[in-house]
Amino acid sequence: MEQFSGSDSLDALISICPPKEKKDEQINTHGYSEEFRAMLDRINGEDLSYETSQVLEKRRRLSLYQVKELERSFEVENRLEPDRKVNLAEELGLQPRQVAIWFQNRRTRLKTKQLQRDFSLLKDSYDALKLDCNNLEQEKEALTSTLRELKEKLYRQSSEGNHSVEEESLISEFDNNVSDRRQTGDLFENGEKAVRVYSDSKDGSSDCVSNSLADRFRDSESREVPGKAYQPQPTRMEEQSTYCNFFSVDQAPTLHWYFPEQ
DNA sequence: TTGTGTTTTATTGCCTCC
DNA sequence: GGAGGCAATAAAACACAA
Repeated sequence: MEQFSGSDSLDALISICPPKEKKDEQINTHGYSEEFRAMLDRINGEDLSYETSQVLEKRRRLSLYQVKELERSFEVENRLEPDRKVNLAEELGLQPRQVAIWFQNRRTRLKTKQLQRDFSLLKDSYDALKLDCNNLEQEKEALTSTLRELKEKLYRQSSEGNHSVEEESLISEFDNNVSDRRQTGDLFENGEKAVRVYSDSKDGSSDCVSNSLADRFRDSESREVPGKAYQPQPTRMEEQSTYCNFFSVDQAPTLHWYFPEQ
């Protein structure tokens, strides 16, 4: 509980002995019991005619002028030094305790508003991130679907034992697909930061997925493995269940399903 | 007029600082 | 231990729709 002294003592006493709890006692013309009034007399030891008439009034809202002045003072400094409190109280015809309470409540309102603003900013940020995440999920699904189709075609063609010309066709189909999506902003719309794929070329340079894949195809053409026909393993690709696993910068794709001998 | 929700003023209890 | 701050809460005052 706050401790009170001097002119605050009467307010404090009122709070300790609220009039409503004296309903069953003899009530005087001010609405308070004789016992309660006598107690006030004993404590203050002086004429209470003015002070009690102020205190015993019903709660009133502060006037427009009082609120404006308090607001003005609050803007300068939202903490009250004792001297400033007394001066403000005298200036506005209030009890120093009323000024202190007003500042306390005002700080509470300020804090509440600030929290609401912070919450709003965080919510906006969350919504934007969620949207980005959804877009990336859609990109992932589209790319996975494209990849699956290409794998199926490749598997069919390799089963027929003739893949040199068709491979080139598939590479350009894949490249066109990626290129179209890039041009329409459907792919890499976040500046490629989230979907870059590093090639495992010897010089360590990075490249986008289309070029890397094309290089791999071209490498595979020049590669000669005597007595060993190329055997893709399409089912292993499904193990790359998440977008991040497949396209993140932290883990370059191994493409081991293309090159099982790797 | 009245019920209901919101705002403002004030109290209470706990905590920290000096 | 006193002074003052804060969170939670009460209660009066006010706004407003039905």
